[in-house]
Amino acid sequence: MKDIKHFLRQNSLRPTKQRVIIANYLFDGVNKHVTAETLSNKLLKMKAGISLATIYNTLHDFYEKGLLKKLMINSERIYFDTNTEHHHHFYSKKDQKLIDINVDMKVNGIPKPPKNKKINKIEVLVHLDN
Amino acid sequence: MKDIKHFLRQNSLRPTKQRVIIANYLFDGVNKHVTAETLSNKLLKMKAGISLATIYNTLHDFYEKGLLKKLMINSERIYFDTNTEHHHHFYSKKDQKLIDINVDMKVNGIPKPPKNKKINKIEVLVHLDN
DNA sequence: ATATCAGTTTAGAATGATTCTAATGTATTG
DNA sequence: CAATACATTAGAATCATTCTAAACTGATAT
Repeated sequence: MKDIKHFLRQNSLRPTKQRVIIANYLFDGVNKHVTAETLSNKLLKMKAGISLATIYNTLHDFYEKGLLKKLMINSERIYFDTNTEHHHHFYSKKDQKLIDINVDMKVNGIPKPPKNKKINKIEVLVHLDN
Repeated sequence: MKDIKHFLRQNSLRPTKQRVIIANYLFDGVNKHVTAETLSNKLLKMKAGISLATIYNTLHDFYEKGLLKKLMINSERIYFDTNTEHHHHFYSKKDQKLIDINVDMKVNGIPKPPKNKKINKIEVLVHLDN
């Protein structure tokens, strides 16, 4: 991504040093799945010196602006996905790793939702192992 | 369920007072989705006087024996499902409520899993709202 | 029955991810 | 460049869950 500062401003986010570093990493064109922890590790390697609190704040700020998707895969941590298009996932518990499924999948036979409720979105998680 | 003690023994679980109470509630024939918290509240109402630690232990013991399914729906708590058959769910975030989908659903168009991995199970979560 | 002992329960401490607090720093606006 | 609204931060707080280790109880052998 070329002009991260402009990109952040477009999304009503002040382009602070920390946000620029994080956005540059997250939105480099390669879709990623990160947790606060994995992002923190990556930033440590880059010697970015960004506090954990800011990492959490930034992930949530980006999420609020629709730049990230939140994935509830397991109860140990929250995953954020830079691919905000509707899509599904493979998940390997063993490797604690998510893989995007970017092809169209159809779910047939969904029953009627309960009264006064409507379907918001359908999430398919394909569990892998070995 | 008629003979809970026998049922527990069959599953290599000692039928302690606490387990009998919890199993009687969980396996009464009506499928349930519980968290440690909702189960604790229910037991408090019954004045069962079972400690939180035991509730956690028991849920895990039952899970280990395959009597419960674990559902990873959100990162705030772990859901246990008394329906251990393969099935899917509606989920209303607003109501923090899960509803079983017991009809057969087919997911078409699943791509090949990565090398050396095979598909273990497919989980469909239908998010509701309003 | 009763003693024995492995398996259970429990209160309270520990853990670990996340959120909060409130003090300090910084981007933006005029 | 001064004012101020918004951000960052270290460390404390929170909350679900797990751990600890002491007290208890169901099963088994006598």
